Amino acid sequence: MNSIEKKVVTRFAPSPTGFLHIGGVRTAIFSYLYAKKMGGTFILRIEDTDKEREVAGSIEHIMESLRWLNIEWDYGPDKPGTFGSCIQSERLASYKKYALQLIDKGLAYPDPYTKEEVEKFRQDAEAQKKPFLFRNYRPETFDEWDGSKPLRLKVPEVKRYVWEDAVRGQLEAGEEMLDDIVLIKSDGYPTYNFAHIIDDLEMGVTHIMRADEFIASQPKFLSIYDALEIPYPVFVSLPPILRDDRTKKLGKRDGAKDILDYRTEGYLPEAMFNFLTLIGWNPGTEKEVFTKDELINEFDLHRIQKSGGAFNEEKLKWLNKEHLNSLSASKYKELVLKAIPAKYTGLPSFTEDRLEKLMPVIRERTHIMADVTTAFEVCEYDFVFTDPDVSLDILRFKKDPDVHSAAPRLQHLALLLETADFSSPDTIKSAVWDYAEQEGRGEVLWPMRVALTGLERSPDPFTVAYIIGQTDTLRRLQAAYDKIGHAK
RNA sequence: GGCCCUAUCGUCUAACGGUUAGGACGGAGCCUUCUCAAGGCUUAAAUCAGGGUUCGAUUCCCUGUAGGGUCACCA
Repeated sequence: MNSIEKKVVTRFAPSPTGFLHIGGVRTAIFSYLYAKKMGGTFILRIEDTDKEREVAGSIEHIMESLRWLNIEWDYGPDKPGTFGSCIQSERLASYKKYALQLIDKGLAYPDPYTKEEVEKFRQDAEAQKKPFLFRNYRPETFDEWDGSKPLRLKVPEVKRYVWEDAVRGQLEAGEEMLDDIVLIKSDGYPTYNFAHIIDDLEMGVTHIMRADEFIASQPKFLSIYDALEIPYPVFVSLPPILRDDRTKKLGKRDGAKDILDYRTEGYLPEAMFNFLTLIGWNPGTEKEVFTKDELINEFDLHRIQKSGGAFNEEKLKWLNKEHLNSLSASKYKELVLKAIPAKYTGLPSFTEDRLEKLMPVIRERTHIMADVTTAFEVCEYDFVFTDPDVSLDILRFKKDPDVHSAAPRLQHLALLLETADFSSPDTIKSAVWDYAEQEGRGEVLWPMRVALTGLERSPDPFTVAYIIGQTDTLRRLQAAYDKIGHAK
């Protein structure tokens, strides 16, 4: 075919055997990005031909994961196309149709042996230190296929295959990889090897992006294309995502998490999308923070890496903060509100005004949204809504350990702040600054901040005073002053 | 083991065969500072090894080494 503009069609084809992890999602992202970049179509196909391994609820879980990441599919389990369903178990008729074609051509035949017999062949071959090839046991004449036996391909030609991979360039593999592989299992379901080729054909898939672990099987796939006499799509082998220590591919067994766990932990889908795109691909520029639309625009098959990359959570955290920072004020506030523990929301001090003033403080101290919850839980922000119980020990400024010397300073601060302008942290600062300079900044500001927050470590006193307002500020200064007065 | 693939700072990565091998995360240091953050600046840190080809290899070729993948009625 020599159509000038063949519309790009890509697909992401997970099997419903559980959740989606980092690696799977990255494959989905690349497929999606390329389709969108080329103005093409992206298909979500469910490869549920192994009924043993299937896990109930997986399909919904996979769709939810992709939706979270804002990866939308043009066709999917919930949106069939003119080609029919996107769920393989609902496409059995198609596989049968092409299987019959191959039988007619004499290129497929039922396996006459029992499982045990085949297993014995395999062991014999192994004992002789030779690779097991079913085609060495191929029967002379083929029986009729009644569906009770596995249907095998008769390899059309045993030869060395050479093919193009958009990432690896020219690849080749020898005849030892070619065999009479099973096309349709004895349970009536097709194998991956066969089903994906039929589906890609019927769905018009132009580019197959998948993990590079499939490279080894490529000659088998190509022999099926040849037997069917159909053209090859473009093969795009994606490098693996490795474990942190780079020792092996990240997999479920090595603690690869459900992608939705990252949602629970408070990561932004935009950050995750951005981050995953940058493992195994880069734009060739020094820009690293991207929106989805920018990535669609920049994405390019030729800059996909050959070698595997490790998943580095530290960098994800950083990227998440970058994305957090670019959020609009209203969107940010919405997220923070979800993260604040419920025990605060009923408090009379939980006012719109306080919340609004608190936002920039949280924004500058937060990398992932879970940090907000954590901060409240360890009382880092408790002072915002609750008067602190100030401990005299903390109130004591290191360089002037006599807590009694803080009392007159608190008193003077209260005096200054009584008439101060509370319209911004800066105006509060200017009200007390001269005094602080004169007495010693630490000597004045430390007790002030501690009186307001009860914390050794917190945002600066001016910001705190601004958030809680004049009334509470004065009351807290007074409370601390009183406490010192009672101290021995 | 056979076959296949890969190899630049700790990590993600850049570099038409000619660069002081660049950027980012993380690290260290400094600045800012009442504290903790945030921010700014500075800095350490890499071409797996050995042979070729070439005036010149991170880049091309070979060998070795290391790592990974795959050899199912799993995908």
